[in-house]
Amino acid sequence: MSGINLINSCEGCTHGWKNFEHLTKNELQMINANRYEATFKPGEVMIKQGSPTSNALFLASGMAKMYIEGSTGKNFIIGIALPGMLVLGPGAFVNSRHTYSVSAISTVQACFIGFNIFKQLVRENGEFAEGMIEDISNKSLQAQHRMVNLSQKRMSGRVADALLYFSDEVFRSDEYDMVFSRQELGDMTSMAKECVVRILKEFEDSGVVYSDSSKVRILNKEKLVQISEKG
Amino acid sequence: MSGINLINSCEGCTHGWKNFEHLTKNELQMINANRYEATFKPGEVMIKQGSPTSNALFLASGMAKMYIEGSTGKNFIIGIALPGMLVLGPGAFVNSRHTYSVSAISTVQACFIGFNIFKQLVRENGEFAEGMIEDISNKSLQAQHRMVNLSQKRMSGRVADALLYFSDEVFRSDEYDMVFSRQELGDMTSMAKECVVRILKEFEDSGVVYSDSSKVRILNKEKLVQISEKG
DNA sequence: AGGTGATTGTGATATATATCAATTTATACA
DNA sequence: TGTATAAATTGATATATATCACAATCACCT
Repeated sequence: MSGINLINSCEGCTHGWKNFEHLTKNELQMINANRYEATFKPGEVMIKQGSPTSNALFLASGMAKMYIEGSTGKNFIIGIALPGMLVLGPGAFVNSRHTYSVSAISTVQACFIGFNIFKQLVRENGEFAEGMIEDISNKSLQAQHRMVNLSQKRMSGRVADALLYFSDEVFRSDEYDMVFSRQELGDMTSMAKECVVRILKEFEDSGVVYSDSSKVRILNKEKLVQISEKG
Repeated sequence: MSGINLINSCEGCTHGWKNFEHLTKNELQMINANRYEATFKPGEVMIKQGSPTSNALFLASGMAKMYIEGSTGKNFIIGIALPGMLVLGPGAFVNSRHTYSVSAISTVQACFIGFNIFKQLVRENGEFAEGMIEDISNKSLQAQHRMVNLSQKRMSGRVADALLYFSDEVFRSDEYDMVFSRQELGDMTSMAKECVVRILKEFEDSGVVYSDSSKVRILNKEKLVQISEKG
């Protein structure tokens, strides 16, 4: 973490959050004035669950893992944070605490922006408020889907969901680097790492997905979607 | 469902949503003008998953069940809607669709309020917008907790969670009517109805909770919380 | 290049949970 | 009040998933 700002200004930032488009030049400058940058190495914790939500987080580059540390000591991986995303848990507006931890997967260049600014802008700028609501609603919707999927699908369906998540939401490609270990895939799909290995082997045997510990290639997406849907 | 309004006005309504306190007299009158009432009998569907979110729902009296109809045909019960709650899924601000169904448990007197008003008020009234965000965040937070609990706890922990939910959030008492069937308790905890029966019997044998099909009495709350926490 | 530790992979086994079939109990209703 | 229907319960069994123990492979370090 160095204190030097590498990014000149939020104005014209190509990794910006969509909702910043609703801000005036002045408001954007206010954001910019309350922004500080940091660089993280792979594995470093960027946000710790339970800590005060003094800042919202944006990635300028790289990828990060969002995860809940459960009461039993087991982690639950929510997903991957990418540039363009507002990284801010629902706790911010409820109890001012981060509801999950975030740690860098690759080298991450990040911007932290004081959370008070967000509160202020919500009150002052109606379009921004609406965008904020859309963002939170979207995340809530995802959580709801996830909840149902995890509790009603069997292992193969859940692994299929995870692989499709990377393909559709993260890498936008049928072939991608597997940034998670088998253990982490298990933390994402709520299963033991050994079971992840076995299901991936099944997928490979049936020609649906090729995968090794560092790469995934979806060979038959239609069938993978089928597996996801039928549970 | 009769077309006659039994409630005179939102002003001074004692079942009102907390966030309505942030509205001016005029705004409240606007809400009131876009409100219509309906009465539902037990079992009747009040909101159907997938239908357009043309209205938000409030209960003036009674209780309703919120549930997601999963792709496999199984239901997933989210919880119970009560007077004072805004009943509106996260889909409203995302794809304008209800993300879950709602059906009456007891006789329900309900108010429907046009959703467009909410959108308008979010833009025009900053405090209302903030209250809206708090509400959605709260629900998102609950969904997140639920997700982790369902995927990391074993059956007894999940049943304990459900019993504590009724006790702490719904009835605010250690003794309450069980409004759900064993099947519905299963839909809430993601387990088979037979297993619900067995776990409840275990609780009874160990003196933690007495229950029959219509009543629940928590005898040892401390121990029940322990069961919930240890999974 | 070799050693060290972590990750992955595999088979055997244990456990948790679901399903099935049958019986009893409660509930509705004509 | 009896009868039809649904719900709760129970035991036996099947299935899904987790755990354990171990071998193989990979990654990293000096």
